[in-house]
Amino acid sequence: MAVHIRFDLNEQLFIKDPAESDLGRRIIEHSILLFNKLGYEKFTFKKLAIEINSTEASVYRYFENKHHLLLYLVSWYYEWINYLIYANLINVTEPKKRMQVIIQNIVEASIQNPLIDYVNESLLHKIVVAEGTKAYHSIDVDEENKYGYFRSYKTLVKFIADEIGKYKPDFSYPKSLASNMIEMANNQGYFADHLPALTDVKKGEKCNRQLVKMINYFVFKILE
Amino acid sequence: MAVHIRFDLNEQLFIKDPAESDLGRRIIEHSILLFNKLGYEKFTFKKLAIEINSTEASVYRYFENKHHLLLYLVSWYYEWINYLIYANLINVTEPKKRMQVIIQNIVEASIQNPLIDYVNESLLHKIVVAEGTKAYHSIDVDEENKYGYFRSYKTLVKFIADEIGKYKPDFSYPKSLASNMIEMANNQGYFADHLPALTDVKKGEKCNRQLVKMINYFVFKILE
DNA sequence: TTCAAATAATAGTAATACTTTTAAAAAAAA
DNA sequence: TTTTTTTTAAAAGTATTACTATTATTTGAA
Repeated sequence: MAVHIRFDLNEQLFIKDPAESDLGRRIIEHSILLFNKLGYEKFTFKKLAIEINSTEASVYRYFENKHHLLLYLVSWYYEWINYLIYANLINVTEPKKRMQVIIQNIVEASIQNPLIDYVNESLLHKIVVAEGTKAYHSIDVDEENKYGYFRSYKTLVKFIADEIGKYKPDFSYPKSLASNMIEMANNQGYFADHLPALTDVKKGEKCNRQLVKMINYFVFKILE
Repeated sequence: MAVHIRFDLNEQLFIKDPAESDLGRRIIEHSILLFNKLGYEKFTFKKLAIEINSTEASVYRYFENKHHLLLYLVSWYYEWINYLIYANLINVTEPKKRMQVIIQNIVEASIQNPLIDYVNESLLHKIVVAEGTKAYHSIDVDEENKYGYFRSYKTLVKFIADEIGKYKPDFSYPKSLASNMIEMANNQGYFADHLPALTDVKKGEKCNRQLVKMINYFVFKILE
C-alpha cells in the first residue's frame, strides 16, 4: 500500500509549486544532493541547473533565490517531522512515553521509512543539521516571519510545548524547552561529527542512540 | 587606570594583525557596525572599504575574505567572555556560585565595561547571537577546525565543562551541557527578539534577566 | 487540432569576490 | 638624513554569482 502525502507548505516559499511538475521534483531532489555536496555557500542555481540538465532561468521560475529554496527544504523537513511524530504517537497515551517518542523522532527522523521518492530524507536531515539555522539567521527574519516562512518549525515547537504542558502543567518554559530540544539535537549531532570538543556524544553508528539518551536525560531532569 | 589587554587569537585567522595598525583597528570597528547594519550576507569588503575611506584591496591585506573576518570577530568575542568569566570568578570559590557567575557572563556580557575602544562589545554580542553559528556551519568546518579556528570557543566550553565537573563530578555530559548553555543563551535571546513563538523569554529590557533565570533553572535542574 | 503554459536556449546586466599593478606615503633601517 | 622597505591608495581587470529578459520549442489540456 502506498501512502500519498502532500505537505501544505507556505505557498509564498515558492513561485511555482515544485511538487507539481517533473522539473520541480528534480529541482528538489537534486538541490538536496547538491546542498549536501557543496554546502549552502557554494551552491548556486547555475550548478543545480547543470545537474538536472536544465537552465538557471528555469530554476528561477520555481524559487526566488537559494535562500527561499533552503526555507522550502527546511519547512518540508519540519512538516515531515510533524507528520512522523503525529503518526508515531497514535495509540501512545502516557505523557512520559509520548515525550520519549518525540525525542526519538527529532533525532532519528532520518532512519524512518522514506515517504516521497524524490526526497532523500536522510540527506535532508543532514542539510537541516548543517545549514538549518541559516534559514532564520538572516537580516530579513522579521519580515520573513510575517510572511509565515517559519510556520512549520513553529508548529512543531508549539506541538512539543503542548506535550510538555501535558506532562508537567505548571512548567514555566515549555516553548523554550521545546525549541532547545530541537536545536540541541541538531547542534550536538553536528558537534559529534565535526567539533567533538564541544560534545560528549561520540561519532559513529551509535551516535543517534547516545543523543536520544542524552536528550531524554536532560528533558526529564528539567521536568522532574 | 587603564587596563591593556591583547587577546591571543589564532594567527591564521588574519593575514596581517588588525590590532597593530590604525587601518586594521578601523576595519574591526567598522566591520562590527556594518555586520550589524547589513547582516552577514549583504556585508561586503567593498562596502566596508567605503565606510573607512579605504579600498577593497587594502581590506584584503588583513583578511582573506569575510568568512575569516567573521571567524576573527567571533573568536575575539569568546576570548573576551573567557576573560570576563576569569576576572569575575576571582574570589568566588563556591561551585554553585561560580556556575551562576558563568551563566551571568554568557548572557549579559554585553553590558559589562567595554575593554577596547575600537570594539563595541555590545554590538559584537549581537553579531555573535545573530551570525555566530555561521562561523562553524560551513562545508570547510573540518579543515578549519584543524587550523584551530574555533579554539577560543572550545576553550570556553572546556572551562565551563570543568566547572560543571567541579560542581557535579559524576555528571556524564559536561561538554554538551556547557556548549548547550552558550548556544541556548544565544538562541533564546535571538528568538525573544525575532521569533517569539519559539521561546518563553519576553523581549524587552528585562530579557537578559529572564534568560539568566531560565538558564540557571535548566542547568541546576539538570545537575541536581 | 488548437491554444496556452512550461521549458530550453541564449543573451545580457549589475554586483560580488576577488587579484594585480603601480604609485604615493609612511615607517624603519642604515 | 638618506635609503630602503613596508603599507596604503588608486585604478583596473577577471571570473563568478545572482539575477532578468527574450524568443523558440515542446508539451499538455480543451
